[in-house]
Amino acid sequence: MVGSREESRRRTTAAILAAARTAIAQHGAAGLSMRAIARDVGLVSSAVYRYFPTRDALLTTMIIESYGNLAGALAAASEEAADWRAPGRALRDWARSVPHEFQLIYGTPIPGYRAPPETIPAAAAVVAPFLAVAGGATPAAFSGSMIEAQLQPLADDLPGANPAGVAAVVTELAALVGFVGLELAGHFVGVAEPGDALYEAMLERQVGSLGLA
Amino acid sequence: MVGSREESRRRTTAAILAAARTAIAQHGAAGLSMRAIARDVGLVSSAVYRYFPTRDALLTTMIIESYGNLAGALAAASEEAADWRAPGRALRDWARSVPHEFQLIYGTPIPGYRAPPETIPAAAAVVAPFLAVAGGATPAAFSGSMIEAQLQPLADDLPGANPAGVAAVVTELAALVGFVGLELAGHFVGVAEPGDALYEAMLERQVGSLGLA
DNA sequence: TGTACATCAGTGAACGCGCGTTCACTGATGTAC
DNA sequence: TGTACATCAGTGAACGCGCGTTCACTGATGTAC
Repeated sequence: MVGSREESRRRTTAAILAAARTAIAQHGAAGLSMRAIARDVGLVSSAVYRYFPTRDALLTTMIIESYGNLAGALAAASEEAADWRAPGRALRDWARSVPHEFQLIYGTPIPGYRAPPETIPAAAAVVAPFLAVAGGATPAAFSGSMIEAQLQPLADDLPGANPAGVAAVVTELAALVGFVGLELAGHFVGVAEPGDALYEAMLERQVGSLGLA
Repeated sequence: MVGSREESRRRTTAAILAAARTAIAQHGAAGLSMRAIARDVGLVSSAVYRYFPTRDALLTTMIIESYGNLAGALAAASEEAADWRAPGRALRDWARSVPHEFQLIYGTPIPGYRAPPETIPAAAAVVAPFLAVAGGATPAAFSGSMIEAQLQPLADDLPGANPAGVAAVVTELAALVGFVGLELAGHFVGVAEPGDALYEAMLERQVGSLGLA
């Protein structure tokens, strides 16, 4: 049967990735174990190496996939409403639905792991929906010459964007990531839980700061 | 010699904590190993248990110490200038000087570790300097009834504070933590590195949003 | 001051467990003639 | 269509290493009389 080998490879690869996601949810990315994955999938530990040559290669695939999943969720939300709030809400929703994937890409770096260059475009795809809606903003606080010098080359590559807008988008996205990260880690327990209202207020503040109101 | 036993206990405890800090800098908090610490300090592995009954107890002590170190740095900065920017800058400076301590308290939660209640006041001490300077703000975006209901009890305990101000401070602090966390993780490489100008612009934006200009 | 006793820091062996990666191999699937 | 050969998924054993925690113990330090 032509293609059965190919098909089975696809299935096993998917099973390994699924097992790996379950594993990091329980033991963190640093505790990801090739042997535990093999056990889960029903393979002998060495067989996993037919699919991923090292543990780090498996991590890289997972990271790129997670960036892609998030970017997809954001793009879908942006399509429904050309608004800063739409991808903003989608970011938090996605993070809460797969918290370990969020931590994998935005959490503490994994000791001993160096992200290869392939992860860069995947990471950039997350920023794109936010830049599309606010890259052209000109908020006063970000209009310094230092920032212009740093971000002009990046803004030149984005139609309709300018350095101050890119700078503002980057910091506001960092703000959202910070909020969600602290919320997932339980820092808001006893302070503002659930964080829904606070997050909405933050989005409102951002819309104002970016001059999108 | 009276007190020599006490003194040696203090020294060994400090040596263990110092070795533990070095260890998490290299292998992350999840990889903290009692045996590695023992080796570093020059003890047999079981001896460490005379000082910390479990690995989790050691982690708790480290976490509380790190909150304390950060809170101290922020309070010192706030004393020199009663300004939002002073503790803001001190937060980033501290994080960059001891990145693993920052990740220990604000990074991805350590799998299998549950922070005990003793860590709560230590964590709160970090927020205090920011609340002191901006807890009385009344930014429009945070003046919803939902937020008021959630944060009124907390604001009541803080002289001069109001719910909208507390809400704004919490989200703006989350924004700073988010920025610094992403910067430490290398997410700004090739985008805005060094992040000095961007961080200053963000502080400027915050001062404006909080109505402290 | 001197002696008997209690405290406790540190030892070393052991328990039962985990890991990433390599290697020579078997046997099924796929391909070329 | 049938046969010879190549590919490659999966095996099982091995390498050399790590871990947290418990326990009975030795011997030095500190205390009470």
